[in-house]
Amino acid sequence: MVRTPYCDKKGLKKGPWTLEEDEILTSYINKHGHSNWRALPKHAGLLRCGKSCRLRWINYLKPDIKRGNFTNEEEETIIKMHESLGNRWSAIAAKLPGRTDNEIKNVWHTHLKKRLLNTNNNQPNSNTKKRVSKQKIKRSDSNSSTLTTASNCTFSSDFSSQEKNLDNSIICEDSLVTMPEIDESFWSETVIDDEISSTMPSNSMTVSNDLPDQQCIFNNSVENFQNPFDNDDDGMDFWYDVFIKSGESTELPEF
DNA sequence: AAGATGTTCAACCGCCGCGGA
DNA sequence: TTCCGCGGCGGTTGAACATCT
Repeated sequence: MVRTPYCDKKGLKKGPWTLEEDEILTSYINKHGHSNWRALPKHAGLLRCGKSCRLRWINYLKPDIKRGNFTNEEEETIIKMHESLGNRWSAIAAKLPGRTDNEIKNVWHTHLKKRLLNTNNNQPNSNTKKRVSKQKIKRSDSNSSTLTTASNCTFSSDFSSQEKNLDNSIICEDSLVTMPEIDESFWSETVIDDEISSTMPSNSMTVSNDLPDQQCIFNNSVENFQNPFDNDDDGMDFWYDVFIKSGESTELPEF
């Protein structure tokens, strides 16, 4: 028996898939299934190898794929399963319906691994300046507690757990502080303006580079705080001041 | 304004186990 | 028993984009 090579790379396209290719692949699989990946691209009229088609389908086009941010529960599951299984991404993915091994692997490497490292060290990485990525915001679903518009803030500790609302924790002045569940409307970034502030939700805060020194709007009133934008490393001090100002020392206010 | 740097994630690569010939 | 293609898996890469300097 002589079989042709699985993936004859001559003339086959590589790189990102186009919308048209996606439609061709989806349409073909919906009609005929995917019993033979090697033969599929030929029959469907795609200039891709079967492996590439399979990957595209499994990781992106399958109808039951869940897109968007991982929930707390999903991330906790990943962490727990990784503890027992190691890098067996497909086994972990089997426990998370709608999530692919590739996606889980990516989340692990970009968020969870760093988070665990910092947790294990039990101290913030003072060299890490975590930025709030607009790219991330653009790609993500509207999970309620992601930082959405405080993009000018720079924090002196790793903020990834808060950013993903993993355990609602941040590190304030070397203390782990638990954040309450907050609504997206909490975060806003506008020039202070009486008209705007009067329409803000009562539990919201406004900070901006354009604010007068050491002021922000908190619960609809102007409060004096350290301006977080004077100095990168003072960012967390600012938030800590806000929390203290709310009347609690390390416990955060209910927003 | 522009180059440098960091982050994210889709896609590729190479290896492995299984099963058919 | 051996060979080899296929499907599946984990590791890695690189383009795109955001942010910093």
